[in-house]
Amino acid sequence: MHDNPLVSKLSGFLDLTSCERHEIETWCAQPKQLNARSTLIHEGDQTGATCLMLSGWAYRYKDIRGGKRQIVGFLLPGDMCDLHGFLHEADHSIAMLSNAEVALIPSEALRASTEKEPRLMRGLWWTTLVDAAIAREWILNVGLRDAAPRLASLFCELWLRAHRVGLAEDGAFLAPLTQTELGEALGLTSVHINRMLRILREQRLLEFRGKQVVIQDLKALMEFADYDPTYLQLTRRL
Amino acid sequence: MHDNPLVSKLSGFLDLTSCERHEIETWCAQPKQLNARSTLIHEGDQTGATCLMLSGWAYRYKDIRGGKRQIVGFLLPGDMCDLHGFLHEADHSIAMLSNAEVALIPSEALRASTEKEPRLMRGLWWTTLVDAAIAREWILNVGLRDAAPRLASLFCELWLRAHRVGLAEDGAFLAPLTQTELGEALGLTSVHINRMLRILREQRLLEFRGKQVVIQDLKALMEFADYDPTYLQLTRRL
DNA sequence: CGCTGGATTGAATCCTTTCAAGTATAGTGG
DNA sequence: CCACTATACTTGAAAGGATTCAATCCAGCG
Repeated sequence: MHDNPLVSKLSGFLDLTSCERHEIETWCAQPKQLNARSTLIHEGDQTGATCLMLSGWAYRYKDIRGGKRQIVGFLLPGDMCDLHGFLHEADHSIAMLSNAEVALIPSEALRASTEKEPRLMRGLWWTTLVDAAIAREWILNVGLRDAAPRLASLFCELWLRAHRVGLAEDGAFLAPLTQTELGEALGLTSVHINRMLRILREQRLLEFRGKQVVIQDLKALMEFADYDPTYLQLTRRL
Repeated sequence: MHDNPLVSKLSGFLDLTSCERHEIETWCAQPKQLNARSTLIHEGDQTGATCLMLSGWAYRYKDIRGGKRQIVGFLLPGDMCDLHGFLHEADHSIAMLSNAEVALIPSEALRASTEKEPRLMRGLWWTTLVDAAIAREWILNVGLRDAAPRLASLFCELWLRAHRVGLAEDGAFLAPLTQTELGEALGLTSVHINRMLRILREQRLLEFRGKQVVIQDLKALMEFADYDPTYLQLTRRL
């Protein structure tokens, strides 16, 4: 496991040359420090940079008329905040869930690096494909699972993703989320999240208290949620 | 507008050189003919090829325990069926909604072309970003819109996407979908879709009869749905 | 020590589903 | 040309899961 989280994530897809690693490390030389709850990108922004999470958690969200909003994804270390600079206008906002370090990669630097190192471009493209696959799994989750398995499913994903970047030991990890945010991510109210958490607790599947997630029985939780992690592409190709 | 739908789609992002266009046209030389309802990719498949829709409509779906399934996206001409061959195992299935022509691009050919033409790789990467953005919008749609605006929202998207590839005139286009499939895409039952279609019809927003969609008042429909098309990245970047 | 944001619980309401039945439409074969 | 069948669409009534509204509890913090 390399100390740069993007490098370790990409190694699930290909082996980076030292040259390619060097490009990534150059991007990360001067990370920006962000506080919990600060917003990095606002819907509608035209940013000239792509960002990469180095530490901390963040989330993507979209606002809607009437003050409601939907969280459409979580960002963990190694995830790209997004490839705006590529897109002409941000279609969603990004905010921090915890204090975080973020590398800001100017569009031009990204373009230069990736045209110089096509394998690196393929690798980043691959991460975008995985991001899309995660989003599709969320559609399924919100679209047709009942509240309790829906919530269980999200925790399965978060555990696996946190585990991949070395942030989860056994069944325990820190998820800097409130019940309201869980609701906003799952299309449920915080009241209902609270009730579903009680059910998972009573079934001895999972505890979530004070940001600390303890999965007591991962196998049973995945069974309960009817969860299939294929979409995360965690196993090494080849 | 070029006759190859991927070429015209990519021209929303960059101007292709004749060389780049040639690569795409080579991929499309011998399209496969598929019948409505046939399945192109099954969840779990390990395909060595990426596919590209040349004509017809298709959809991506995921099965779940209990015989239910969720449609997680529609594919129109110019859309890539997916970049499996890149991913080691398909996390969802793809089936045709109508008779269709699909170009199958062997992974090695795709790799060779894109490493030879980095701008083309950037272009395809961009389409993946748009696909991810569409999936995120679906999360919002299913997660927090009520049934009627949710349905309206989907029709707005389909109209814009069909229009982009020259398949929609004025407010009318052909959407080869059943009410059951609309329900599977939106996380609703076909019974409820039926009732919501009646509401849209009564409000003089949209008619959907026999696969034919007639949007009577697009502006009002978008307003009704609280729809914002930014995520489709339809306007030319620079 | 009072304040604030988050968590918890109860009760009534509501949107969507489920179950059920009936209608329409298209394709098939006699 | 018309039964016959299959699939899709339509509508009603009852049931159910999640929301809404409201109140209380709790921990961290200035």
